Amino acid sequence: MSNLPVRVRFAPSPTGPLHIGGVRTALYNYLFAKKQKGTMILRIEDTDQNRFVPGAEEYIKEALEWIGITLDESPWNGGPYAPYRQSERKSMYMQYAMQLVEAGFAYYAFDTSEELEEMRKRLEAAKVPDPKYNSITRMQMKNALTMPEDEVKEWLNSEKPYVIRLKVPRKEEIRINDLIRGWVMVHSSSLDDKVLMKSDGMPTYHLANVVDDYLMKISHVIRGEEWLPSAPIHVLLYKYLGWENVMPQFAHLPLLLKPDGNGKLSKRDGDLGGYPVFPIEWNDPTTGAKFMGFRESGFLPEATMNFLALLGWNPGNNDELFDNAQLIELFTIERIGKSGSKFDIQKARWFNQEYIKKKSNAELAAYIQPEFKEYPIETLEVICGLIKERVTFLSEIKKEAAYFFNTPTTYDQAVAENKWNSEAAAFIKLWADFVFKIEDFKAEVIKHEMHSLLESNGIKPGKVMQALRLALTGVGQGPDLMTVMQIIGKSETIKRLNHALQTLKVIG
RNA sequence: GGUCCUAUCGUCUAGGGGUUAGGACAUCUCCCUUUCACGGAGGAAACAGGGGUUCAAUUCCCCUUAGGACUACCA
Repeated sequence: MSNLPVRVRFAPSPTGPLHIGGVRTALYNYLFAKKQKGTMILRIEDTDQNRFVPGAEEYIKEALEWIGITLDESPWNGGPYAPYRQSERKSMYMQYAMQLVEAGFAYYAFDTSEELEEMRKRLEAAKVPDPKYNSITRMQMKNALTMPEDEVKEWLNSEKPYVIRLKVPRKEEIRINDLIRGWVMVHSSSLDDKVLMKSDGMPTYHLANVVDDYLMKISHVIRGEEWLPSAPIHVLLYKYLGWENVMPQFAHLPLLLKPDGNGKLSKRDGDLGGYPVFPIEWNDPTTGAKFMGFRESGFLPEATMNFLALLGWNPGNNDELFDNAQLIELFTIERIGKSGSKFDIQKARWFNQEYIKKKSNAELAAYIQPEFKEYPIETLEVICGLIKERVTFLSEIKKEAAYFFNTPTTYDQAVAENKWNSEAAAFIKLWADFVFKIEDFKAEVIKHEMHSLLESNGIKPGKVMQALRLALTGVGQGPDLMTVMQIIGKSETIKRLNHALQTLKVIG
């Protein structure tokens, strides 16, 4: 069993945008597959026709591509076990359900939803602690176990709807060996007779999942912790279908939790906190609602991957910065934590900052080039080198770069009020005339000249530098001013100084 | 309510029968500096509670508490 080739799958359901927690599940599957030289499969679990959301499947594809999770087999690349959409595999499930019925492990049930509801109410009224369709209550319901054989046959031959339910044993200890949690024991009496085949002819998750994992020769099922309670059902199915010896190993991942307060991370949290909880932007086709994505918020895919990988897993030392190849090299299921992780966007921001700093000036220049086409790439590179240490997001680079090319049209109100006084204005006027005379317009020269001018006028640098910055860039902070002047050039410097002198009112 | 899972600084976590309980993010102080950052130095900050087991428990066991998941003809 353990010598089987490693084949893992990520099996999302296209009912909306892929949550960032889902991306992490995909990532762990991917890292494990790559580490074990195995196969990473993506299967679309679209057995619920009512929950189909247009664009959701495309979204999954795009999100995984963006973050850098590559798929060996998928609906889009195909593979030896195609098709990879459960809706396209519809015809494959009934035979296995029939196999279970014939072996006495499943049975037909004919109850209407009203009758089911009635049963629930009755059990609740009787104060049954755990009302469900199970080994006891099934005998009071309308199914093949309680109805005469010919009546059952008649029903099946008619057009009337029916389902197939799993016949959960009454008293049996079911054990699951989870790779993360160890042995988990559940008694069959706490399980209910899950529907396997729905009345629309589609299988439920439980059947489809087990059948497909078997057919696709999945060796390890790595999925969210929300599946742990139904894992005993799946174990039962493997056993009843006679596949116990090829049952995959399970690893149930801890959940991603809200950053503040309690509960698991949800769609809402992003809106409330002003940060993304989705990999890429999602525009809901039905409600028109828009959800921001990591990508659109300026996160780099490699930073997002690194952040996600460390949320619930670590290599066992104090290192935190890993690229894709290193993550693959280091990844093991044993080092995945057992407890849920609160989602901390601050940490994500830090990762992003680190990755931006790691980028070469050339890469960054290429990124902003479309917006500054008319400028030489060398200049853009210098500018990127100057500002990359001070930003968290790519978008900020564009913003910061802008003032190198555009004379400010507005000036930061607060800075103007605090720093633009008569002394500063007087010096800037003086400096504007002085700049004319500087032959070699280089940062070091400019600095030297400015300091001698300041000194000869008995002015402390701190008194005027902020005002000068405001005049040149329109804002109160930024990289070294002397370098800024060098880059924008002598005539532009003078132009900006004069523009500021004309525009800004002297206060005090 | 029932079943199951979980529990180390505010957060992500390392560790593990005997440690000054380590790191990172965030936070605070100082240094650098023309500003904001970056960088450097330092500070504050944790083993949920109660029982066992043991010479010794934060670590192992049990209980409590807290949090989480599940409890559909959804996945």
